[in-house]
Amino acid sequence: MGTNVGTRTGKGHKRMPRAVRERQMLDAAVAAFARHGYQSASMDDIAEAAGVSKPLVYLYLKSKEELFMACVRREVKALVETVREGTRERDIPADRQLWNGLRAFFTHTAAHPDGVTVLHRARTQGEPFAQEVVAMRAQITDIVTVLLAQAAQDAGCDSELAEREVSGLAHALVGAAESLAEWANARRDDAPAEGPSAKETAATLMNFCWAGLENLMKGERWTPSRPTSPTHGAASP
Amino acid sequence: MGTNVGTRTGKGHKRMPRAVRERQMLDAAVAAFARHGYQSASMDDIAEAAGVSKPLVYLYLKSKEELFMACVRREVKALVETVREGTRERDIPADRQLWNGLRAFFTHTAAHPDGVTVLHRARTQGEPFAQEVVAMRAQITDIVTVLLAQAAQDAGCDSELAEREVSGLAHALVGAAESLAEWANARRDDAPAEGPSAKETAATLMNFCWAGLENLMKGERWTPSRPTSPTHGAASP
Amino acid sequence: MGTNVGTRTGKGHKRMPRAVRERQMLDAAVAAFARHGYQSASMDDIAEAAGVSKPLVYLYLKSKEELFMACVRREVKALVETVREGTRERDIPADRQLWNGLRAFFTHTAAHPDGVTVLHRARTQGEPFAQEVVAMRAQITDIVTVLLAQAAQDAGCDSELAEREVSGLAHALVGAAESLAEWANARRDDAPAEGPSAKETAATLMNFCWAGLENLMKGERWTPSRPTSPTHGAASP
Amino acid sequence: MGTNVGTRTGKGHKRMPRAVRERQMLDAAVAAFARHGYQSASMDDIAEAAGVSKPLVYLYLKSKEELFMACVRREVKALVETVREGTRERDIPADRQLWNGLRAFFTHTAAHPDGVTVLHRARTQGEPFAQEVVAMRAQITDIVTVLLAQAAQDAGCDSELAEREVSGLAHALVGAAESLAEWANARRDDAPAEGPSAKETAATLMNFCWAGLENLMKGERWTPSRPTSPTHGAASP
DNA sequence: AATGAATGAGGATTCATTCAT
DNA sequence: GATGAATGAATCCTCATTCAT
Repeated sequence: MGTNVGTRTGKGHKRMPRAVRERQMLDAAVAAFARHGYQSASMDDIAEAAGVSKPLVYLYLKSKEELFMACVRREVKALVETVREGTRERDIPADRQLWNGLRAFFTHTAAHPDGVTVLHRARTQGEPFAQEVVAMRAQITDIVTVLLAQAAQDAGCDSELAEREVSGLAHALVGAAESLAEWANARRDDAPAEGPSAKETAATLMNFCWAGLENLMKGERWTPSRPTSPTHGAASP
Repeated sequence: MGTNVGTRTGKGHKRMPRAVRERQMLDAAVAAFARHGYQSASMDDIAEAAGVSKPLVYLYLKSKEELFMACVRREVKALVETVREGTRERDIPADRQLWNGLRAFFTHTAAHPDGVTVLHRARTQGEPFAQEVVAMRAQITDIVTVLLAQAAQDAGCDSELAEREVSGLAHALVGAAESLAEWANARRDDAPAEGPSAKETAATLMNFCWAGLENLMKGERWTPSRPTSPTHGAASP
Repeated sequence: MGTNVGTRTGKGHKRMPRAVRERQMLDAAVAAFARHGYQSASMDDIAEAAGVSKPLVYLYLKSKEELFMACVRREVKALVETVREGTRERDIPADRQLWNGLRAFFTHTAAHPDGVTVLHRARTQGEPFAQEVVAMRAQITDIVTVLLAQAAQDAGCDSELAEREVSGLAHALVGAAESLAEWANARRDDAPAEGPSAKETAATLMNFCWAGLENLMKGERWTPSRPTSPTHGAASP
Repeated sequence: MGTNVGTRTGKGHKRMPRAVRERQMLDAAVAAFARHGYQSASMDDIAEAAGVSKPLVYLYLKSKEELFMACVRREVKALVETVREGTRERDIPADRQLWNGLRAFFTHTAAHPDGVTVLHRARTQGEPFAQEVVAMRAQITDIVTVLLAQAAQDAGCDSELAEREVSGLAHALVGAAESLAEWANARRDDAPAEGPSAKETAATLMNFCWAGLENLMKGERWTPSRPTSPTHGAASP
């Protein structure tokens, strides 16, 4: 925990174009922030991990705050683009689109666990950062909302599905997805071989929610007052 | 802002039984950790908020780490007990039991936002703390698992529902619940009057998942290979 | 210039009442700021010179800025009080009063060269500090202004001496006094034994200015257009 | 703000003769040192203000210390030359010569406020720099001393005026002049239109001191032991 | 039972200065 | 002649932690 002298992996000022160095710094920073959190990650450690001296980090990224922000923005952008890419196909059934999107999402989160963790941490790090994640969530929620609307239309019964309700559901789904991604990653950390694949995780979530969503589309709701539960699906003639 | 400090009896050298002082400290600490995070909350601030001097905090709680751990344990215990209490009634349909449990859960999270935040933060604070939250999750997941098993039994079709799968679903549900709780609390912070009640939040979650769970109980799964989606539930007679 | 470990004059946390420690710190700070200037004096050095650890300095004095401000204020107060004390006697001729004030001033500046230097430095250290010195100057200038007015009255010819002009002269006198004080102190630093005494310095200044002031009181001015100079005093009957 | 940077020819790799570049750097440096002080002015800022890159500054001026020294020397030279020029006329009365010198002095200080400020700052910046200003003062003091001697001779009464005393008076006068220059410049900064002209400032100083100096030439001194004051000049026949 | 006094260790940030091109 | 890339060394400041009372 004390000295940070000897490690020196091959440093000693290798000249490199600014863009490259900047990427290295962001990589190191994302890793550090993911592992230790915003407060605990030290600029010393980040600089050393990036293979540069601290002043260079400050020269390029201004301050710890801006460095963190740069990380957050990079990861936000990457994740959103991935999901957008995954749901580009528009003329297939909504559930297939959702399925594609979820697979893209879980593939990305599996491939970039540190990035995901950084986004997660950003949410509890005060206005400027949380704001960024809120904006990201809004973007993804929008994508999902469109999908749900399309599903409702496909189902023919766009009757009374209030826009606000759709948005709420979209939130729930996104939240669940984030939650699952974390869970899946944690699993993988504990037992790398055994962790669920992106496909499996996506399937779990689809199974978990699609039937419920469909029912809601049809105007069927679960309420505490219904007599018993396990038969309602068939009981409606 | 939901302060839970106010006990402040007048400070000075007011002699007080250890238990009381300790509670004051934990209250102050939970509030501080919730608001600023583990790293940023300072022992100075906590001591001052608790109305005692720093050395006393150290005398009773040993170190910042142990103080945080004490907070986490207290909040874990409270939350688990609440949920257990909520699902004590055993001879009613499983969905009603789940409904009761969720209501208890969301009521508690609404009443103790700082406690919830602390638990949330603990998850990213390194092994000893994260471990505690994992254990809590396991306890709650167990409760849910039992419920799901009972539901399957009630439905008569306990066919092929692998224990591992049930556990996965329970995890998904718990994750979704946590996610929703956060969302609901955030809402309440932004627009106190308008935030959803615990009942509404619980209903949202039931709507979101119950139909899906039921289908799974019956062995029906969503798969990417099915022809189209919106009609499968009712269309297959 | 580098390590600041070994010196340790007898430190090792001796318990002392806050007031005492605070005074020690201010003493050390005044010395350091005088010797190296605001920017260059390091908190490390000041703390070590005061025989305490840096955190204690911060605990008591908040920041480098506030520490400097505390020094400035202390020295301002001391100097102003000294001058006020020196000119307390009111029913003696104005020149005697001025003489007394100047002696008090030069005695003080000779006894507290560091304090004087700090005040001098404060003037170039940005608004908050310069302001403080400006205020001090105003206080002293006021004292002098009153004296000059009294002198004019004593002389019977209070004719056309505009208030603004008196104030200008007072400024010039105060400026000259400051300048002389510095010069005297510098002398003393170079050749301690030989430096002028406070009395001598005060006499020099009186000689330098009193005749001129007197003439001004009488409405006689030096102007570039007068034919020759050395005889004007007697030549105008 | 009195910028004197504007030369900026377009930056880039504009090849320029060394002398020109050096002048630009010195201009920028003088402005920076005047505004922020030796410690706080950063080489980055100076280089940028000069429109060159930092390494070039180092190539030409070696180090911050030498850069500052170069500034000081340049400003010293300019000021001394100005005063020397102002007092070149030798066969006019001494007071006229002094008057001319003061006018030159105050004109210069009004025209080059940054230079003056740099000299002022140099006095508190440690031996090598302070030394330079002391030397300058000595040169100017010498000029004044010669003038005073001439005045004494003119007055016919070169009786007992010790050389040391003349030197002391010269110092006082130079100090007063510096002080007034600063005061005048500060005035001009606060209310540009209203600040005193160089002529006015010079007149103020002449009024302030000439009568006193004349008396001293004549061997008349102010002493604390004289009975009363306001009438001594004329009353003692 | 409770605290005022004190500190070691480290963290963010900046600066003067130098290579390699 | 001129610079983009890079760094060692300090500086201000904070914090968890402990004595002596």
